[in-house]
Amino acid sequence: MPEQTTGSRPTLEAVAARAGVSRATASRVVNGGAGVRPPLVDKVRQAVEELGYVPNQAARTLVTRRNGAVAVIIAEPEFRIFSDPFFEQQVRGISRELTAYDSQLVLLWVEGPGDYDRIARYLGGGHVDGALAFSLHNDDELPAIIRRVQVPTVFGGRPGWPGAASELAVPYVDCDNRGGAREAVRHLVSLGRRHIAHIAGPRDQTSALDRIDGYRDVLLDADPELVRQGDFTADSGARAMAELLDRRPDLDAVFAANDLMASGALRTLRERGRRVPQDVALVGFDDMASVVETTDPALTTVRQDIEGMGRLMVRLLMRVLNEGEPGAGAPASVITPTTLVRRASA
Amino acid sequence: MPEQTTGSRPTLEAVAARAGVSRATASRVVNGGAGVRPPLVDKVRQAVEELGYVPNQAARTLVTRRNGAVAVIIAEPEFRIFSDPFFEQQVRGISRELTAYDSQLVLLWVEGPGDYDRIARYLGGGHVDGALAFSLHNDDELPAIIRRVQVPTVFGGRPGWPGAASELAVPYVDCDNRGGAREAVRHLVSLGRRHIAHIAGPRDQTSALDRIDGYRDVLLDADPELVRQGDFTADSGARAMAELLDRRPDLDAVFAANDLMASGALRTLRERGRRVPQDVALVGFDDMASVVETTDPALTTVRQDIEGMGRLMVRLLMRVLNEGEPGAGAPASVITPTTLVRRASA
DNA sequence: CGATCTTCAGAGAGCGCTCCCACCCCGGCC
DNA sequence: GGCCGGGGTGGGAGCGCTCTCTGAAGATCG
Repeated sequence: MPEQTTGSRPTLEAVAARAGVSRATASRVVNGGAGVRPPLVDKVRQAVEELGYVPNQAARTLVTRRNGAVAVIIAEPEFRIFSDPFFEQQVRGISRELTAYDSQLVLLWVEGPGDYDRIARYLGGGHVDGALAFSLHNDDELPAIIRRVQVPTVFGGRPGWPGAASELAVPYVDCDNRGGAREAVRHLVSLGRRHIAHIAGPRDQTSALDRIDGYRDVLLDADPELVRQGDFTADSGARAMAELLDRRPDLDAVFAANDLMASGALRTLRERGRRVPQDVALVGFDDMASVVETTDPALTTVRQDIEGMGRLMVRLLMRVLNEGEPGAGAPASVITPTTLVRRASA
Repeated sequence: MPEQTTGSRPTLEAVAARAGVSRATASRVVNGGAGVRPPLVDKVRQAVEELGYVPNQAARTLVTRRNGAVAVIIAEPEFRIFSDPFFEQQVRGISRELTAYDSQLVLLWVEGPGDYDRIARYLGGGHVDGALAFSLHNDDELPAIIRRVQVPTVFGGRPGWPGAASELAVPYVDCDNRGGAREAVRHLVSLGRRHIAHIAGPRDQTSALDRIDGYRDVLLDADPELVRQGDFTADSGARAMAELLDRRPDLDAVFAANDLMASGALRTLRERGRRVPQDVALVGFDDMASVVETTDPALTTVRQDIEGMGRLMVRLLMRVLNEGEPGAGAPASVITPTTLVRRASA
């Protein structure tokens, strides 16, 4: 490991000496200056300025046991989807909110199963005050690690196994997938559509499952033939659309579980000579700018505030951190609302 | 700032007591165990295991002045290009290499001019051993900050002003843009093409400038009309291609400064009824998988090892950190080779 | 067989900071 | 005018670790 080359930086001791006060007083000023008389405050401030003093974080952490850093854990398959603007936005939200709390973002990138050891060691090493983790699958090792090293954590997206949040005392932030889906389908119903199909996402993602549930909430007796599954990619959407048209040529509306699949469906619909929205109305989910604005017709979709969810994750984590010990159970998870954005496709 | 809720973790003292040795011996074992007799080593190891001991990084940093963390500074406009797989790959390379050095990646996200204060404070606060920064423009404040706080740094991409690296004693890692461009153009020449156009990138990026230079190296007396400028987006490539065809309908080859612009050019060529590669041969730059494999015909392009460049940045930084004081000037920057990948378009 | 050398373990001094506590000084009170 | 109280300040004890230095062994040699 490397050696710090920056020459010796001034210490609090030096500041105190220059200002003609004790180290304790200098410390008080540096940390806000409460309970120190104005003339002294000024003297210390000036000394800090002149010396270019910056507190040594390690020393501070050693005694306060807080280090002003939060880990963001990203598993490789997820990160690959950075091209999916989803993560970019969420991380941006997290980053922004963290600066408000004067905390830093430490990126923990999980490449494979072997990496979990490293992650566990890091999390357990007290390098960070807390952790933010994303959309876990059932078999993920992370929950076990989190329980073991007891690091305060907030999940992004509802974890994929029942009772996870309460069991682990780990809250999560997710958007109202089910409610959003309901709104999308109700909108199609209100348009007078009678045979509304659904292109669902992968079964191991709670967001996809919740969206199916929302669809079913509205269409209690929907023909199972009207639901096909994709994997959130455009191609899978195109394939699913083709199958749907083969099985139920009479369908007059489609709710796709994300925008990418909706764009694929749109392609198929055009190839098959169906006009959108006249013959088939189409609604997506996510309001992903790069997709939604480039389709023709522009896509009606369900918007979720992704950056806001990132910020919320941070705020929730900070609350966990501040409540601390008092036997406080898991703070409630947060479900953010969605809004239907009407464009040309439905 | 938050409070650490994890209960008190075992200290080295506790490990030493349990193993029946002194704190010093326990420390030696934890740090590799050199110079300690095997039976004692085992005893300490066992104690560590039983207690679940993890060294307190803050305490360690306090005395060693090394903290095993490196900042990656990403400015907003660049990060927006996370959708551009370029950054994803580079950050992945950095992340991978850092784990090899047992260092962590701290993401510093610059949102605007005001943020530089925060960055400077952080960098100056000794939170990280060094920093990695990307493709700076002339007016960037970062170099000034780096000089002021004296944090060891490595740039990704050649900085945009002359002598920057040597002035700042900051090395950089870049690919051989000029050589790669030369190879691309030579390839077109070897195909018997006589009127080879170039779609250049923005003038404020050194990579774009170097690629023009490479083009001119080969075609010393190229008609200026054969060079148009884009901004690295597909649309700009399409526009530039249209202008080129208007001005020089006789052109029979195009070298685009990146794959995205090449894909745009391809679109225009098809619209204008030019066959690729029969009528017009086309070469891109970057070998960006998502573009290169989806174009029709598949794109011949110049590959750069982006992940490798990320890793190289880390290795260079580690070298800077380890050399340390001995009046060592800036370590030499590294230019990585490029390779021409022949596909169908040229 | 004693003197010198070589290991290897332990004692102890900090690293730079925060925070508890003792102390001082001054105003207000009896 | 002595006493109490409280705001302000300084002293000093650590936080958990590394690392130098000392010293006790055992190994080697004349």
